[in-house]
Amino acid sequence: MSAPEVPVRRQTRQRTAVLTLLDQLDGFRTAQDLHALLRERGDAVGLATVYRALQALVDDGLVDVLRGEDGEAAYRRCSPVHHHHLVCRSCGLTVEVADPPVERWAARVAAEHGFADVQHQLEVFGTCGRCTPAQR
Amino acid sequence: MSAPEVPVRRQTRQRTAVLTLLDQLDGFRTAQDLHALLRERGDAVGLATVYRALQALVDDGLVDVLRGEDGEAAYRRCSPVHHHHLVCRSCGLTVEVADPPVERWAARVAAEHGFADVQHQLEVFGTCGRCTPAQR
DNA sequence: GACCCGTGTGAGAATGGTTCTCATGACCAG
DNA sequence: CTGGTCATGAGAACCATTCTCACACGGGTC
Repeated sequence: MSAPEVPVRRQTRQRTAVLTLLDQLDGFRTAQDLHALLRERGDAVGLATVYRALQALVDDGLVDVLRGEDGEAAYRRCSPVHHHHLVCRSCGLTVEVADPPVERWAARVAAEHGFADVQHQLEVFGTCGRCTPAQR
Repeated sequence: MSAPEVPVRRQTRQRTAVLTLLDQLDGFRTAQDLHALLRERGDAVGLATVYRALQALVDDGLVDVLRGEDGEAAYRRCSPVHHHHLVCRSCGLTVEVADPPVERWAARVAAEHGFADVQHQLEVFGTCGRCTPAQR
């Protein structure tokens, strides 16, 4: 069919600012958070632009997106290879984890039921070592 | 501590209607969908009530909730035992699947990183056998 | 069966995250 | 330097979900 249509990503102060900020942060942050942080820094960027930049980064595979229980999207700078996340419910600390067994399991189970073109999403939530003592 | 506070779930026409409808449906449906379906049936229920009924059902473990990529919540009548879903992207057909290996994997990986009180969410998406030929 | 109280209901308003609109401004190839 | 294209931003629009509050009703009790 036609070319993959690469829409010529321009480099602007705003997009650089968003990516730079994400590089300096550890856990998942919402777009609203990032917008507020940029404003605090004096590196003001419009809210709509933050959303657009994040979408572009997600499309390029530079950033991962996660939906919280309330449906709000959270973003994080991530490695481009396939992986999953181990997220601390308390402090937001995130560890990237790979898992060949799960990949295989998902593919096998899907095949058994006649499913093709399989994708999966897996996230693990818990309380990290630093936050556990504080609990209770 | 205090009693678990079980808030006396009353049986009303509306709640019965929501649960009955879910029993007759296969895949995940949004609250808006369910509301529209009930109205078509002549079994009209207020939108706010649909949301309240669904929340109660989720709390009771009778219904599972899933967040789509757009953040909209989708609900489905499900068995109360722990399981994951194999969902068809095209027709919404859903299969419940259990997976002891993944449970163990998640627990082990979390422990290795010092995480406690672990939960995980895993969903597999694909195209079911009936929908695959239609694609492309 | 009649009564009561606490809970459920529903219409509409409010909320809040995300996307759209459109006039203006910035990037960059030529 | 210039032009055209894409990006920006303020605010409006959108839409799922939740809140408000007056009223209805379920289901014990007598």
